[in-house]
Amino acid sequence: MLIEIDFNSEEAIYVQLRNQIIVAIATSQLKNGESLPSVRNMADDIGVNMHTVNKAYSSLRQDGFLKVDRRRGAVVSVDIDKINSLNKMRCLLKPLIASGIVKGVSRDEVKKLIDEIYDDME
Amino acid sequence: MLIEIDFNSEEAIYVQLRNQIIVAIATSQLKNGESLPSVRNMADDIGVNMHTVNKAYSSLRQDGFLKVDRRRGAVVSVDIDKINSLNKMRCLLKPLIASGIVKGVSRDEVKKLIDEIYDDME
DNA sequence: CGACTGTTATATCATCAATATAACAGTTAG
DNA sequence: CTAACTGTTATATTGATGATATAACAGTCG
Repeated sequence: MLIEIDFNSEEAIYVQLRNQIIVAIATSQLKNGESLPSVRNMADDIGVNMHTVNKAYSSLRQDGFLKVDRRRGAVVSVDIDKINSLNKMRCLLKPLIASGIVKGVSRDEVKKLIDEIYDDME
Repeated sequence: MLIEIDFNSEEAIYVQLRNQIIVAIATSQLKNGESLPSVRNMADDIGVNMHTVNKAYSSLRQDGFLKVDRRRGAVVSVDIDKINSLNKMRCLLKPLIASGIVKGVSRDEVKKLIDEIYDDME
């Protein structure tokens, strides 16, 4: 698993890590049942503190992307929760689309963007 | 202009204010050339500090949603910048859609969501 | 037993969100 | 002209959060 952290980004490190793991699951680079590197190994790999990795893993567990097995560590295990996921998307999408409307982005252009991102991942 | 701040939200007050103003512009509740309440009045209205409002207004000015006229205060004045807007959307959409894919949300369901949000606003 | 796993507890430091008080330079109505 | 308003800036404080560091604990496994 290749993780790239941008230390100059305004986005928190644990959020970057979290998002990249989600993308890796979405693109099947990480498959259901697969183990992630231990918090200490991952921390060494990307050059951050153990607790920063732990925070990302805990957040992913909380949101139903992985479970923790005493023997195998953090294991990808997705809880499908489409309704909850759609609700979260709606909340985040609303201000994003409002901004797009104001800036002259059409409905079809957004949909085209959606297609591009889906095509990149699936 | 009706502004509703959720003081229990994890979202920063100035971000809530910012987003609600953008939505108001998108839905034509606020029109180009219209003045916003002064930072002090808005602060009194919604029960927050003047600087919190100033931060929201400054951020909106920085991102090309309004300009400041010494005489008329903060005035809605949108800089159309579609390309930049699309790029920002792409960055924010990627992790959002990745999460959706993992949680079983289909491409068409996202597009349906986009339609709903656009219909609500336009 | 020893090396590993996640987890938890502290502590420190920097940054940021929010508040408060205060002042300054324009603008505008009385 | 004065007084009341506008945005803007400066400074300070408080609380929350991100990231780091060191340390320990309990479970697992070769």
